[in-house]
Amino acid sequence: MKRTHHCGELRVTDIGSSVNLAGWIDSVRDHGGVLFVDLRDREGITQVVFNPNTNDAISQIVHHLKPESVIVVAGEVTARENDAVNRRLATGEVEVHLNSFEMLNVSETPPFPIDDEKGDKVNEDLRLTYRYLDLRRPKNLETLKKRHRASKIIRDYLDGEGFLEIETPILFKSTPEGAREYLVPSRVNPGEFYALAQSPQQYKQMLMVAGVERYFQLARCFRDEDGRADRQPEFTQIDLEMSFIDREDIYALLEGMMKRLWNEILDVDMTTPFVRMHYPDALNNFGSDRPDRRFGMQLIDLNDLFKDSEFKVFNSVIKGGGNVKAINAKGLADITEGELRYLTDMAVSMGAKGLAFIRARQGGEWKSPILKFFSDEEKATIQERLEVEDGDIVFFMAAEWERSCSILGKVRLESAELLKKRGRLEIDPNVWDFFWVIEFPLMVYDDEEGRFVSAHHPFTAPVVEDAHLLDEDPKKVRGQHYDLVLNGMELGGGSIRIHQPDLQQKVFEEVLQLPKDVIENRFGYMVNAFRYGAPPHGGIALGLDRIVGLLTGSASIRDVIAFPKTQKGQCLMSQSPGPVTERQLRDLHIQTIVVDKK
RNA sequence: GGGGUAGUAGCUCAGUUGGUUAGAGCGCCGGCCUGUCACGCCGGAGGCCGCGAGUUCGAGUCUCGUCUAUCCCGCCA
Repeated sequence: MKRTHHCGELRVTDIGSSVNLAGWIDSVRDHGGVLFVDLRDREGITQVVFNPNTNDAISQIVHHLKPESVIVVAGEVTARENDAVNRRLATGEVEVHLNSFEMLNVSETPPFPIDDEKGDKVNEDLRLTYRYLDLRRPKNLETLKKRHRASKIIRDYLDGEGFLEIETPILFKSTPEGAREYLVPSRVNPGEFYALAQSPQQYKQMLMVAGVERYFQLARCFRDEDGRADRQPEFTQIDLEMSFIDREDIYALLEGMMKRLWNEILDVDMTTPFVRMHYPDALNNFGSDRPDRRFGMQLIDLNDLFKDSEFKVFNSVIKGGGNVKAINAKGLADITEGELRYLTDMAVSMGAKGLAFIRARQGGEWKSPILKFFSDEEKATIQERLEVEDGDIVFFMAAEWERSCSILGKVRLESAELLKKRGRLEIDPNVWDFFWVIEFPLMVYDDEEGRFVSAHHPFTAPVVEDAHLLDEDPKKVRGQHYDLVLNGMELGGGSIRIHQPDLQQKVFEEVLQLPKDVIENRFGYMVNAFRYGAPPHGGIALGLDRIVGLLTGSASIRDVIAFPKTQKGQCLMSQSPGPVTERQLRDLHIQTIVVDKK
């Protein structure tokens, strides 16, 4: 008995026809003489009416139907009486009166409710252990469908723009400059290892040298770093690269892609081009390279005010080349001791000496341990610049510029969370604040390494007019790098690449000060390739999981990945990773040592 | 590597100041019921209170450790 329709399909126009439906028993309502089964498949639910008394064979089992069992039914589409119509169901004006049915598979009682509302509350580790049941919930199947649609829109869009979809190797070699990698031992090359690709970066640049001109891939990437709500050990990037272009071409291409995605999936019409924000401004005003601009509370500079202040903690930092900034967490004066301690601990863990604050109580009274150090003029200026009103709390941060910004930026985000919890800050879920962050420094000085390291990666081209500074003052060189940010989340980033072999060699050798043999070993083939007519090129990589997460309103990208891993990188369903046999290890020339934690 | 939160019935949770036999709703099992769609009614079963120590006459409750999940910092060229 094959299905003729799916469970979301039947309408009043089908009344009178004989149909077969197949699916899972969503629920059973047994009234003794009549029995209703909601039959569910991936497209929807249809009510099937059983009359146990009409058939002895059916009546035997019909009172013991187990939810989630798989059945196929044959019956007739019938109109529902007026008061029996279910408006909440797409098929709610009709029902199928059963003629016969076949039990295809009896289900055990599931370990948790297969139900959108109740299922949402179930512990995630249990749902991940039984992910095949969790995915049955309509909401999760809908997410998978949306992800499919997003991928298809992206493919169609890039195809229309002349891109070729090309697969690059996942088994690559180790490039220890970047993220920690998953290593794969080579059986036929004893003692040597592949690394799973963190990104197709080097291969896609080689495709440009090869003359592909426009490449893209929905690329699986692997990073052995600790998890977060928006990070998984394996994830998917929309990876693309183009030849003979500049930054503006990338902006326009990506703006078109985002516009189409948001339009076709959410029916939202977005304005392009997106705003471009300079990295120093992002950090200075929001304390982040991916600011959430959907609420205020910007960072305010107070250097001029405190440079000659009585308050030594502030003026000494300024005299030492540092920076004093503040934010006004509007309406958060009733912060609890516990919350304040949490903010302070967080600031300290990020390198702050402490977290100074002033509470503005009702009636214009200010409370703060540091208030006694401030002159009346200083208080007045603070009040004016930070627009302090009763019920506000102002946080101060004195540290070296970058640090003071980023710590206060984190305090800003946490304060926003506390305000949301109190119902005093609401962010419109329909706001989509896309923008580019540009003008990043090409490299930053790494105190631990004692040398410059690439801010993003060593293939990023310097801004043309800054190139001469590479020798004199590398930290002043801006890179032709760009990040796409949406609602405080980094969707992805890219750059115009270096395509001149000499410049690339110079960056490796003189600026990053990598040893010659390391350069030769890791990047020799790239520099060499650039000697054979490498076109100017650039590209970008975007997190597909994050994009789908935003399109579906998911709290974590785990929700938009069919089989995600836990924070420790495990798949609870298949129990991976797991041990291997001695024989396998021998074949791979691997010995393991279990180190006792103590 | 560090900080926070959580772990009690299959699921979601309650459990007071440490005190008798650890509760509820849903689910499950049995029975009744011909128009439900969170069906209804009657009855029943179901507990290593994450695990291990400790304090105590007595621990779900207090202390320490540990495991798991999660959020964050570090990390993520």
